[in-house]
Amino acid sequence: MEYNHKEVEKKWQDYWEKNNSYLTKEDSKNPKFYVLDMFPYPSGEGLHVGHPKGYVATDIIARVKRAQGFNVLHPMGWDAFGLPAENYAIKTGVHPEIITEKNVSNIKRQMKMIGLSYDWSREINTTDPEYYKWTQWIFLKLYENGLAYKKLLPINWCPSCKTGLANEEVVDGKCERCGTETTKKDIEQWVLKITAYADKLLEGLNDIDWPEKIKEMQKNWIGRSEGWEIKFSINDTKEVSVFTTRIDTLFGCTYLVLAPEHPLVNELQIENKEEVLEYINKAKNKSERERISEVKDKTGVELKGVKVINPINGKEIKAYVADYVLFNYGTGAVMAVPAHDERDFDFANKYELEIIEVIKGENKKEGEVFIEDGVLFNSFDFDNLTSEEGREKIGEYLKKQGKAEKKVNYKLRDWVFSRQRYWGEPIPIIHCSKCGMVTVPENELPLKLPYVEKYQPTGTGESPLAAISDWVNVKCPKCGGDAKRETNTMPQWAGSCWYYLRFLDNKNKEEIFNKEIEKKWMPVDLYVGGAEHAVLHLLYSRFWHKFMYDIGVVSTKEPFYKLRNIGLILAPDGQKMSKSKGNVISPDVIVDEFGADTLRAYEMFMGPFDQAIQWNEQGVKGVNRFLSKAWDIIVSCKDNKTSSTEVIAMVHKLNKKVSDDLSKMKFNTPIAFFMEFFNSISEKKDEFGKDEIERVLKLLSPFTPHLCEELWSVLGNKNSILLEKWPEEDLSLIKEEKVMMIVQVDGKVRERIEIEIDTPKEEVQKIVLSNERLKKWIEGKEIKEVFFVENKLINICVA
RNA sequence: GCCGAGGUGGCGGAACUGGCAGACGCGUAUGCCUUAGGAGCAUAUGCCGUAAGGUGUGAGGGUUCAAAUCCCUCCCUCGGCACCA
Repeated sequence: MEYNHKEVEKKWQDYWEKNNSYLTKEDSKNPKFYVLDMFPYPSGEGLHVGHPKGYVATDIIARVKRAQGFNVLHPMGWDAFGLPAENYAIKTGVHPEIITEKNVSNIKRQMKMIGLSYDWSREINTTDPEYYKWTQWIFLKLYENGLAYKKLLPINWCPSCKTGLANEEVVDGKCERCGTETTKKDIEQWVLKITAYADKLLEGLNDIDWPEKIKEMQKNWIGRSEGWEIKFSINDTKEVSVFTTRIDTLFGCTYLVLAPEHPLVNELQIENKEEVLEYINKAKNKSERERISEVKDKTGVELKGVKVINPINGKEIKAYVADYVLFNYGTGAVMAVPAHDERDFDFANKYELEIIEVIKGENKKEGEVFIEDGVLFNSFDFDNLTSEEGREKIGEYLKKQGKAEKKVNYKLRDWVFSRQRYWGEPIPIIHCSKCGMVTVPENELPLKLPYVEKYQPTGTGESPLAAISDWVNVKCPKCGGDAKRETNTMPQWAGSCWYYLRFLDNKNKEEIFNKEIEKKWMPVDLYVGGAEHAVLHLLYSRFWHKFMYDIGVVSTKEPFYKLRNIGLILAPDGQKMSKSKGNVISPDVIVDEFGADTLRAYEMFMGPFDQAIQWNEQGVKGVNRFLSKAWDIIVSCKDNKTSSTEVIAMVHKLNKKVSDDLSKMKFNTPIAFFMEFFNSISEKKDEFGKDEIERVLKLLSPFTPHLCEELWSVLGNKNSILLEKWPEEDLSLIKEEKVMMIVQVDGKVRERIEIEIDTPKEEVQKIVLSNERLKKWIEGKEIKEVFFVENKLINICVA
């Protein structure tokens, strides 16, 4: 009986489909388990072998949990708005909607081909008006709660995609999507006030089981720092505020620096105004990359004739404009303490500015800047205080005079939320000349994306929607007068901010989802996806979720309780798989040649789940060999009635190891255990009986469901193996009577002996000392000490 | 520079709470089978050594009867952040 993967896999996939085997029951009384994959963008290339790795892992978990009696929710959907479909549409003239549909059906075919156990009745698509209706609804809630506002501000602009971008979408000064260098552009933008949730987003990290790496990335991105805001007087008439975390170094402040964009520069009387304006202009025209690459070389211009007073000692100091000070952090102005800050030190050296040391410490090295905390000196009444005390005392001292205030600053910026592109959710806002901004009434949602012939981005800062006059021109819902629709669309991240919630109740027409259902299923128990979304999707969706929690829409503070990252599958050449490099391996090819079960088992066996590993065709063959070996063995044993006690012990041991490792999200070692098991059982085929065969099949079935279903029926079972309970090992059957004991002399392994289990130390020692082979090492020497670990090891020290 | 993860055979990787390092797979070698093999099966396989034995988990030191595992110093690789005051 040869295993024919094509026939068998088709047979069972049809069976599962016909029997609705993976439907989640809403009325189940069993405890819930929500296991979710990051839903894909339905690209035209379909899946490559890297994509299923995460899907297979969650599929295994879902199958085990079902067998363990959980009511499992395991859905899948499509994150289908975004640039690729739109760009393709521009090139070919085929509407993005049609392309999306085509791509979805291809990827769905691939997912079914791999045997993934999704509940397809819950499928969602972010471009479906019945879905984005609620994305727009959430936007309106954000707007009503003052968390969405429109503002003119210099934003990151991608000249190739012709749209504004969020900070999170600019990587190394380049557009995250297309790699083009971004520029700055002043456009009126919709912005979401994610900064209002900075502290909540930080605190929430303590309550969730996420990889440390992702938590750290989010913490750094939010970048909370505590310090003081201090007012310096300028020219006796004006004031400028600076933010500092090191108010303890205030006596060492020898100049003040304004960012080029600082508005005060225009207001001040400056003797060398022309020179200053020229510098500012040059700084503004620098691209993000130029600015980054010039970090070492700090430039600036003195504001001549401007007098600044250090509030702590009344000392007059100079003022500069320099682009090493960022306008969008803190107050856009900085007090410079060259003795205790590297940047200020570099700048002061270049422009020969005064350097006054005010902090001393043990680690201070000659000729280097001392940036650590230490003890204050040159600081009058505050001398001999520690930095920490100094901060408190100096801060409070200035606070009493109204010159300083405690302040918390964040690196996190508000989320630039509008895109000047076609293929996204329309923002449901109407601009009325009388009433100002008016929301589209909820009962008019969804505000459908109009069908257009031309999707080309305009590059003018307006979206293509602006050209559709019969869509743009509307009556104001408030006053009935002439008004215009907002023509910007939402970014591609909008739909993915809340999709995990719509799976719970995806056909609900009345509300975003039923509250009771939400309470029952949330939070997501296990969320699996790539780490590249650390400060994009994973931050944005936490923000929306926390907002929805605050307005009573959801019942949990966090959306995803446990997160695990997938390690990439690299091409055999060690590079990332990509169409342009021509190194993509399609699952279609692997499944055709070896079958879905081989693909699944190999992807799990490759190595640790969260680690990047190269694809190796030989490895696929190895796993395939193992599966046919397992098939042959079980087929040849199918009529065996009972097992030997030894085989029973082996099977229960296997059971324990597989269960233990799966609970730790380890998938490579269980496969290895199965291989080991079948290697040993091949010599004991006669002792491998029905009950044990069935137990092994139940354990293996989450990994290779088709093969196991088939063998299950070969054994004469009429029902699907999916209905079987996950087996629990019986530890009493594993207990062995004899064990191998390691015998060491002076810590070196010299012999191994078989003894009765639980033999006491004295007896083992007696056996060991009479052992012929060990005499060589012990004879004539004095035994100093004997260490004994029960059932494991005895170490005789003679040295 | 800062943060995070990691460094084990020719390769991917195992190793519980400190207790046989190298499970499992790939590759390689030899043999069998075959008209043939980039198929299948069997055996071997960390390194040095004919062997006894020695040696070995990035480097060096330490703790311990015993260290891949714990501690200290350093090096390297990958990922992220990066003028954030």
